[in-house]
Amino acid sequence: MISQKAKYALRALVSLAKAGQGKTMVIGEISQQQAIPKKFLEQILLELKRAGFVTSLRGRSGGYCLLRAPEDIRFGEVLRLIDGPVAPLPCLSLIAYRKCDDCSNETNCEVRHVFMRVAMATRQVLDSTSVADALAGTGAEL
Amino acid sequence: MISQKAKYALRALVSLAKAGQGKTMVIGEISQQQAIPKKFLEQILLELKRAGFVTSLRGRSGGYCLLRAPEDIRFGEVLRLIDGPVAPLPCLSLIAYRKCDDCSNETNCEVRHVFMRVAMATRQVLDSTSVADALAGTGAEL
DNA sequence: GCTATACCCTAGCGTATTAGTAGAGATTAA
DNA sequence: TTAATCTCTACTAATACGCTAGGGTATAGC
Repeated sequence: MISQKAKYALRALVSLAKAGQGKTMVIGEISQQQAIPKKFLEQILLELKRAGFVTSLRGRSGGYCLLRAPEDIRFGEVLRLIDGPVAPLPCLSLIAYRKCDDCSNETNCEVRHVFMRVAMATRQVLDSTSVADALAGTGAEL
Repeated sequence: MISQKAKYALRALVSLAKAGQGKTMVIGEISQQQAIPKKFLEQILLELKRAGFVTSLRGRSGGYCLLRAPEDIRFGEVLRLIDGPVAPLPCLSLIAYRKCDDCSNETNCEVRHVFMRVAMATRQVLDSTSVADALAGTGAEL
């Protein structure tokens, strides 16, 4: 299960992409449109900003807008930012590899072999599907 | 990420399958072989027993052994038993569907569409790979 | 029978994570 | 000046995770 926060982040990006590139939305709009608690969304958008997905304008007629093109924002990137590794086991993570304490010889760990295939399958989807694909309902269709 | 407990459960089943069908192992053996805390493993084996994956003999020369054939124990089944739904979103779970609070029209939820594909990809692996496959290093190979 | 060795069962516990809330501050347009 | 906006830090209640503790119950072998 992905976290609620990651889901909110993706929805927020979808909202911004729908608005059109360069168009800004205020937090309140996104929050209402997507039924996301406003103060929580604030934090999420800040994280997305720090990571370079969106940018913001402060003050009276401020708001958020996409910084990167919707075609260039992959679901996998957002998930890794918000939830951390996508991998089902620490010993299979690209961004945060960690040896399993209870695994002596990793190369012939049966469990790892199976989840390696799970990891590849999910990455295949998450790292090839962009926000633009999601809007179009397409993207690396099987 | 799958839980440590689920990983232990799978490893325990792999150990029992390696021992051979009908062969019993005591908790201590499995615990040592797989570096699983013994008391924790007790609980896990008990759950696996209640779910019908293994059976046990009590008393002096007791132990656990597989009840179902290794070919018939899919990774997905074990994961669902120990960790709950395999799906990345509650609204995509087969065993515990729940509508997302923040989702008005599920059928055109962009996020859901993408994760539907993730769900199908992971199920494809988890529900087609058995403990026997894991031991053989094969099983629904791509 | 007795006892040692297994499995069976329930409860609890420390830590971390999740899903937010709260509230003050900084910036800018009108 | 002020009202609307983003920025930042801190806190919190609830839950889950990864165990540990300590009994209880059955059975084989002496």
